[in-house]
Amino acid sequence: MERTSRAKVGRDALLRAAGEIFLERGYEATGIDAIIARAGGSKRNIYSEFGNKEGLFTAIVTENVDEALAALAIERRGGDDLGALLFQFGCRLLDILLSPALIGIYRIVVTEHARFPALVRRFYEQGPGRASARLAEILAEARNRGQIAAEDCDRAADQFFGMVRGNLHLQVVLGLRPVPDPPAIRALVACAVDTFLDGIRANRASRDP
Amino acid sequence: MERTSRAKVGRDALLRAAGEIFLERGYEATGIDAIIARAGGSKRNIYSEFGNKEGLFTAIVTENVDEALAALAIERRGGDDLGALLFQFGCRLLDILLSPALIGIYRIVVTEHARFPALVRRFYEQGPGRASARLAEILAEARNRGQIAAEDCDRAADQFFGMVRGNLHLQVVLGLRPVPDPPAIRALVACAVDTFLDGIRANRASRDP
DNA sequence: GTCTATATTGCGATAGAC
DNA sequence: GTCTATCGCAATATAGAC
Repeated sequence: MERTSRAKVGRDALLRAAGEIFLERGYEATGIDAIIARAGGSKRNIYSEFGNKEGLFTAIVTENVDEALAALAIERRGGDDLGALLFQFGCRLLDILLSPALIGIYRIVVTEHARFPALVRRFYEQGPGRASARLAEILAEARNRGQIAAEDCDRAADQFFGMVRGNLHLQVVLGLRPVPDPPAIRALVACAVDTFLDGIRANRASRDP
Repeated sequence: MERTSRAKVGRDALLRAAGEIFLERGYEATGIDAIIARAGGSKRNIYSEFGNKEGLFTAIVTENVDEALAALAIERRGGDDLGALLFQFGCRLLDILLSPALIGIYRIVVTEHARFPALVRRFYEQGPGRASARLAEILAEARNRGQIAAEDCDRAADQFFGMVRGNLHLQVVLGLRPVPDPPAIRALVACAVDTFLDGIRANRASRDP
């Protein structure tokens, strides 16, 4: 127990340090020595733990993505208020998407997409793919309750996902602006929920012939 | 005139060839010699035209972005049908966002964001930024006509932009799927327009107390 | 510290425009 | 025929690898 716990701490520290270096320098420019220099430990350890440089890199991406996905779980208290549910989901989603770790992962996955196609696929499917699928489930339940009229919940989930992300995510990825503070995030998500549920058309009463 | 025309042809060929190589290998890994080998011409020419490697790279990004923005101009025939206007705008936008050239530009801008902060800012402001601003103008006009009830047209534009992009753009950027054919694009945009204008809530008549 | 790779520059030669 | 843009090669400089 003592050993595994100590090993786990070492593993996490290594992953964190290696993650930082990969994200700031890119895959190729990162040397194992630089990782050792920041994280401590020995080269021998990296290779017995992760096999090789690619294994280490893969572990960084997959563990960050899995962790992010786990953080997206929402409590379904009551569960009937779709607006509140979407608001909660949207806030979580944006927090995760804009977190330094995921912004870094995003950049490097875009950069290295050709070098690691399998890893990139896993990133997408376990990350945005599953997040969108969860949202689609929430929407499907709402449809079953008669709250929404969406033919295609997957597409609707994609739309909500996109609305929440907007251009903000890109701006942060490009380093053009800092992440907004939580109240601004909440306002943005609340606005997205409104548009998603009711649209922006005026004269609502006259909409139905 | 003949002279400038010949020069322009050469310049365009150079930009195209250099663009391909930069996009497939990245900035640092691309050598001037490799560009010459593909595009023909002489090294000296590149330097007299573009100053240096960075100038060439900058020209590639800015000219592609400017061209893309120009292609986004829409005809305002009639101009009163907001749904049709949004549909047209969304289709153009998606065509551009998913074009090989812009997907490549997107990847490299994300990759090199730290090396060329000024260029990246220009990319964003002249590209997604201006596109979103144009959309906001369209929405503001619609609001002036009483067609929509949006407090913040910039934010609404951002939402529509995001809905259209969805996760599709990311999937293409990551090389996980091919670009859908035009009918699929149109269906997707049409669906986005519907949600954007009217929302997905059921029982529309009972919405207003 | 050397050594290689490559961005950058210099200069005479050339080919097409007027 | 002159003029100018382009070309091809070779020299320089410099940053990073070993």
